[in-house]
Amino acid sequence: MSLQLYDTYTRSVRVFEPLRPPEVGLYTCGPTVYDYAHIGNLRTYIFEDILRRVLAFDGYTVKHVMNITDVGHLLSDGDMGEDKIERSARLEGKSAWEVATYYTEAFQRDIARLNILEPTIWCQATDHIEEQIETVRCIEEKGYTYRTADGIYFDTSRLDDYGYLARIDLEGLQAGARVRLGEKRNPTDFALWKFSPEDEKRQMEWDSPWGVGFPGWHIECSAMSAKYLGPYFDIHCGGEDHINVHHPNEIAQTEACYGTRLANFWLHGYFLHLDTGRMGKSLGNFITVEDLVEHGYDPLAYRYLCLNAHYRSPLTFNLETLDAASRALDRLRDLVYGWGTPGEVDAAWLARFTDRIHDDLNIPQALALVWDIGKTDLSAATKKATVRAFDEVLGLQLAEWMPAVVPDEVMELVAQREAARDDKDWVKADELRDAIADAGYEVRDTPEGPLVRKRA
RNA sequence: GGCGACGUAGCCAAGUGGUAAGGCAGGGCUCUGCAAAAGCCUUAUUCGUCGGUUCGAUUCCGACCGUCGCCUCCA
Repeated sequence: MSLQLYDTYTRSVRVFEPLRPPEVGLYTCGPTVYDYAHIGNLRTYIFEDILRRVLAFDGYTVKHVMNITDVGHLLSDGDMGEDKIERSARLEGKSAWEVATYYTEAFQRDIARLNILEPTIWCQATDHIEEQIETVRCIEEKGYTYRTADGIYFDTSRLDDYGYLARIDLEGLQAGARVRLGEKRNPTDFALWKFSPEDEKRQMEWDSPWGVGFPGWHIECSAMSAKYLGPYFDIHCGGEDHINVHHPNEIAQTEACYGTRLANFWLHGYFLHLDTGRMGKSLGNFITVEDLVEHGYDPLAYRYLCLNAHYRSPLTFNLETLDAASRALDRLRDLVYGWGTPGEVDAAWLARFTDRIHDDLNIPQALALVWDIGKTDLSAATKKATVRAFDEVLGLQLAEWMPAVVPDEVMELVAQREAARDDKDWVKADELRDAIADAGYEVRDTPEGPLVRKRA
């Protein structure tokens, strides 16, 4: 089976063919760096990482571009409200630039801890102001813009198929109570360029043909993806929340300027839910990677948890599921470690694995194969090599994992205990096991002798 | 008000028009000085409820109940 992916644009599973093989252009909407990323955000980046690894597994050269939104994301009320970055700067007593740098670095640290591959190209919105102005100018020249008191807006009524990605029903939207028009001509119109408020000096603002201000949130993706991947490329990803607003707007901009629908495939990752509902930065109920580490969890246990569910299904998070994932990962690592030196990959098992990841990234089933192959009577060397190949996609570092080095003083206790056991001095042997446990290790007696492991 | 998703064992979660992956937890056995770990076995006659289509539905259709998301910044 060749790679098939669910495309939100067509609402169907389609065979993936690169536009310009062997290269695949992949654009993934990145973070807005006004706060730490939470593990819900990171679920989407894990999904995108899996996608990227599958493409690489298939032999494609992936050119992966991720933006860093460091300006222009407003707090509320559509195109009104305070800029999130500037707000954090005010609250934290830092400059907007310092805030952006700080949270960008935190994000990069977090994805590294989850073994998410870095994009080929990082691009920051504030490094591409010129490109964004050019894109707005292009849209303006084609006649899709109008000016209001606070900015340059995109007139979505000029596009016949505006919102096709979301199957937006304009009449339905207008019937809704939550839409506020202001000076906008249509509820779906959005800002391309915002003017700085007259009564305050923004930290982040630039000159433009329309006046001093800053770019609207959506324009950076159209401008930067065109710069690095061209106006029509293979795959564009984001969270499910982007299906309704952000991505239709990106498509509208690119369609107006270049006449393309931006990307051949549109993939969206679904949310992580708490028992009480979604996790949101603005809801204040979020958990970070740092929180997990502080509670003694390996970040990869969270990655394992995410791999257990399909990317297009909501995933429920709570401590019980995290503990289950953590335990499963520990067992798996120990199991794979015990297989020793890798031999030859088993072609039949690799083919089964490939079919599953090709089936719209059915990672839960692919992961189940790791457990299944472990129960076969294939040689340990074959299992090890095959699982190592699987892990190119799973990214759980199964084959790399090594037990923690046991300190000499603990090994000394183990030796003393062995001596006591030889003497059948069970009382002393049990005391020594307690001492080993106090040191943070556990000893397992096997036919081959004692095995020492750091206690979980 | 509009659009959409989901509801599968104690928990997380795959999946299929022909009778339910995997993990965690639980139970049993083996092993063991005792343990721990591990291995083996086991755990849903059943997939929210009620109808319909069908030889047959958890899987398709409809209604209903429930949970949730988006429509406003949002992964």
